[in-house]
Amino acid sequence: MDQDAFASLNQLLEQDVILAAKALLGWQIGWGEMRAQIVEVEAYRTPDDRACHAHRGQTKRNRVLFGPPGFAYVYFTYGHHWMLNVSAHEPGNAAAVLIRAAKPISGLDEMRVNRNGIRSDFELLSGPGKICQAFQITGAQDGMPLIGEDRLPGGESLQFFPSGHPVKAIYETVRVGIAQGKGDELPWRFIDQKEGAWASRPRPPR
DNA sequence: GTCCGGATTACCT
DNA sequence: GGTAATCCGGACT
Repeated sequence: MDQDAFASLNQLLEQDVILAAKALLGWQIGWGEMRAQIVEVEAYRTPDDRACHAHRGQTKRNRVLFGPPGFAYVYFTYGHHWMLNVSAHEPGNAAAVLIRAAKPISGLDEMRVNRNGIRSDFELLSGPGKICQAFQITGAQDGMPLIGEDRLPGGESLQFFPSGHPVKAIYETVRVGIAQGKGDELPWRFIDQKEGAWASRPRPPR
């Protein structure tokens, strides 16, 4: 059953990053005791999206995006924060799905410690930088398999799990933090409507 | 070698 | 709601 879910997600990651991003909503991200349900993602792709890190071709930083789909692309930004992406492709073109927000399921105590003891559950994972801090994701995870069969056994590394609960309604809007003229008009931010309260800002109307 | 801006967050008002 | 903090990758000289 899980194998089917992995196979169909991998197929989407190889074919259509928009559909893959939507399909990732509801999946869980796990490491050790920590589990969370993905509620918000964004799609990035070449060649028509100037905000995609692969837009100008392969570099040392973005090389994972030019490899097989389903691997972690982790990069550092704003002098503080790590961002977690899943590598993807349109046929022949590099693409990525940014994991922007998640709803904590288990291991909240560990997340809280990693997040410097922050009190509110909402603040644990309601942003891409927060997710990486909570799960202790850094450049060390760049290039690690997340979904494929070659990922490490359960708990030993960051990995994704199918939810078994399909997302019913998806809220679509423009992506966050994109400069004007660089793809800011593309409606490639996707939020699980039902779990919109766990999304990063700006949040969808309830 | 230098410069610029960024797929953000936390904290202050 | 506004903005300082902070450092790296990529572009360009």
